[in-house]
Amino acid sequence: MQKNIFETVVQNESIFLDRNIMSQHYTPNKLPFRESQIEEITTILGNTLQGKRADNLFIYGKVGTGKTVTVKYVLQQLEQFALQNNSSAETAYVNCRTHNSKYKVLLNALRKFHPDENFIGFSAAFVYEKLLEYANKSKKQMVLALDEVDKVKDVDELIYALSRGNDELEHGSISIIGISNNLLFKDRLDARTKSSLCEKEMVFSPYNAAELKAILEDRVAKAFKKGAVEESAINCAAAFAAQETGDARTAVMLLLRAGELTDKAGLGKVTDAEVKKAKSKVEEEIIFNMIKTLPSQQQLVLYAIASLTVNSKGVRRITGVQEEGVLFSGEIYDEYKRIAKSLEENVISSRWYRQYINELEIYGLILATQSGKGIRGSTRLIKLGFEAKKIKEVLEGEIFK
DNA sequence: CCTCCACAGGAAGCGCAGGAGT
DNA sequence: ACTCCTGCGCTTCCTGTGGAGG
Repeated sequence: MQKNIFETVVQNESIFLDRNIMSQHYTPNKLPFRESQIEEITTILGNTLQGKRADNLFIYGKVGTGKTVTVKYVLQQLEQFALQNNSSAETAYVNCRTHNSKYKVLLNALRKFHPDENFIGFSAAFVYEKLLEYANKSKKQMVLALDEVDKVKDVDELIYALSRGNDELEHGSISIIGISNNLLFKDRLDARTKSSLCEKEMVFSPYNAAELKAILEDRVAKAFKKGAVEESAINCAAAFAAQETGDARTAVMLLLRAGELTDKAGLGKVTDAEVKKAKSKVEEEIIFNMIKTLPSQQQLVLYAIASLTVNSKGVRRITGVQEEGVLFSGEIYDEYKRIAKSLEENVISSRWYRQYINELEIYGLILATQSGKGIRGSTRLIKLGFEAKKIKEVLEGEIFK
């Protein structure tokens, strides 16, 4: 009898109890190492429960430091408390990456307060008035959390409008929590909006390895079956993430991938080895995505480097030492021109080609050094940052499609 | 020593798309 | 719907650096 193709998937015992807990979108109900921040925000927002306006708050911190979850957690607690105690605090959370203008932000916030009405198509002024009216009539203390505020095109006007709104209100108030992972963003603001938004400020610092470990242990206990993840594997994932960014998201992601690899191989237990494999897999994904999103001309330049390297034309003796895969800037440009012509693509100038080389170096796809003493005057020695064969394969898929 | 080659990278300018202003 | 402006990708031109060779 023919086997159904899904049979193997179901049959294979998984080491996961609940994979969702390792997903990016999961919000844990416990936030270790953020107690002090939670307390601080709680104190600031506490005003709203006494019918007063809370100070505006600006939160800064790198990716994966728990800004969003912490704020969401406090907001949720605030609403719950207000509901139980008949207080007039109400909150709205807006992600400004998708709602990236003053109008869209206001519209989205309004939707939270009037869930069954549709305001699409109304003017910005109307939406703004409606928002104020809601606060005024129901005497609400509103808290608006604006995640990734830096993405809003007209932030100055948005913040200005919201804080000016407070002067017009007889009852109720509006307070803003701005969240950003861009520290330079603050300096881009108009002086007035800056002092308005940053009445209170907070910084979320990256987690260190020990903290990451504790966070991971917490998640693993719920997401995996008992004993399915070795302690050293957790240490390993925590160490990798701490070393790079201190980002909890990548640490969790690393363990998720390691778990998937373990399941696939039917090993039943996640060890260091799987975490290491997962790490190189994740890195590979990042590199491939980077290559795929490169402009096509830049892909051709990279392809020229890869194919020259594969054809082992790059073995050079440099200051006596033989080094593999090192190419001269000039020969790469020649090869690039040849390839571009054969594909009937237009050929970029040598100046812009150099610009591309510099960018590729910044991305870490190639390593480039100034020749210094001994070779061809001043030129650059260029070497691929990763395995030439693989890069060449990926590019062939991209270029010749 | 001078000149030429091979290359790096700054400055200016050009054509274009897309957003802002009216 | 219209123009106007701005930023971006790119070319052209140029100056500078350092080895190779007469």
